[in-house]
Amino acid sequence: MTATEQHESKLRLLDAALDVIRSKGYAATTIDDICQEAAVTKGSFFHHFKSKDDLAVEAARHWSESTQSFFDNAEYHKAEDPLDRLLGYVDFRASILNGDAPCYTCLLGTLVQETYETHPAIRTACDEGLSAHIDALLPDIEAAKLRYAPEATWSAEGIGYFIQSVLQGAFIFAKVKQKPDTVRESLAHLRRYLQLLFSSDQQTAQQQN
Amino acid sequence: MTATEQHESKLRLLDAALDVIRSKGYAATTIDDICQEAAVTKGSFFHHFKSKDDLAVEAARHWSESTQSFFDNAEYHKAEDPLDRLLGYVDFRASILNGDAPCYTCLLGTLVQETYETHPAIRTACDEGLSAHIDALLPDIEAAKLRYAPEATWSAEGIGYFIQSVLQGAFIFAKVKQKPDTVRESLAHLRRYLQLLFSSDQQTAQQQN
DNA sequence: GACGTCATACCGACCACTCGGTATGTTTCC
DNA sequence: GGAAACATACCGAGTGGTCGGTATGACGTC
Repeated sequence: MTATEQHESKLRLLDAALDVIRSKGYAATTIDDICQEAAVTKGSFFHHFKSKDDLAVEAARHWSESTQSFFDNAEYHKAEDPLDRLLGYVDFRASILNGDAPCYTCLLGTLVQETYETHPAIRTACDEGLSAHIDALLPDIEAAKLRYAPEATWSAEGIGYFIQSVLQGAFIFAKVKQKPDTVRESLAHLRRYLQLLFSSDQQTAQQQN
Repeated sequence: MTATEQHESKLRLLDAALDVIRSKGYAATTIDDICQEAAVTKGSFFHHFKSKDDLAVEAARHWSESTQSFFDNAEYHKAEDPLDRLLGYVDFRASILNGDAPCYTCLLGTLVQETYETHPAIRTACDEGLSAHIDALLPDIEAAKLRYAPEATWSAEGIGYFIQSVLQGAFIFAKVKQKPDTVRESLAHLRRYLQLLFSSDQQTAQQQN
């Protein structure tokens, strides 16, 4: 069964979970919270999920699939130049910073903080989701490297992790400050770094590392 | 009463809270957990703290004070050049990535993720701690800017937030991957970016932004 | 009539917090 | 100096509410 043919109640529960967990955290959200948000009864919940932890794992996967198709359909893929596609990704991430933190923030980053030591299955699900998202960036990074910085010593994968780290960390500051301004500013720095990395006139700076 | 003259039991409870919350998250840690870790009774806990939330606020402050003096005493402050001091900070952060994630990870980043919407007092305490840590970096950033990039359009504060975002985000990946390797790699990218920002031969790249 | 999809009442473990106490100082006042 | 009065630190068995999970039955649909 693919994600698209989930039963409607189950889908509503999963979507509700994304919202509630992102705003209250995992441990603090109760099953009743999710049922209320989804307008579904508890009996229905336990018909579709074995346990709260089971929901978390499925919610993480649901999140990954939704965001994957969300980014797949974005415009920035159309650019011919791989560097433009990469910078387009960063710009796109900046452009979707609307509403409150729970709206634009990453479920997996939130979830894993609470569960990495105590809930191995959830940690694994978060790992898979985040890694898949990074993997989707790799072809563009590799292509841009081949074209603009073939001699560079850093790996495409390392760049992918760096990009995601900036995003995840910036989300924390969005929560602290209750506004996305610092996210935008950090993404501007990230964008500048990528431009510098892929501009040919700075190979000298690489030697210092 | 200053922080240094806390009663021993209270100090043990605060230190235990730092450990337990960083490994299990805030909502999932019970007061009994903390008492056991601190080898202190529950009665003693409620003698020193009004509530669990009260502990969280005090733990955040305790964390800020401890880390502040920890960084204050580090060697990198001795460098003459402000840029060296800044890069020294980054290197120092990389050098303390030992043990498991709960050991080197930031309490405030973990705490705020769970509480920013539901516990205003805790969110504020996290904000104050993180802001104070960034403020401590500002003089060096400003001095480095004055010396190496006086024309730059970015602000020192923005750099401070960017540095902390990279760190906080990298910690999330340390938890996902259960090892600090990606943190080190991201810090290497951060270091390279700072070097590029403060090298005189890239003012042209600034105009693209 | 059997299966999938719920709805409702309920259970019991857990957990933040209370409360009546003890033990050990410390101050006050004659 | 010493007794009374008070303060601080601590103890740990409750308690009341919450929450994950269960039991049982109803309703439709094939």
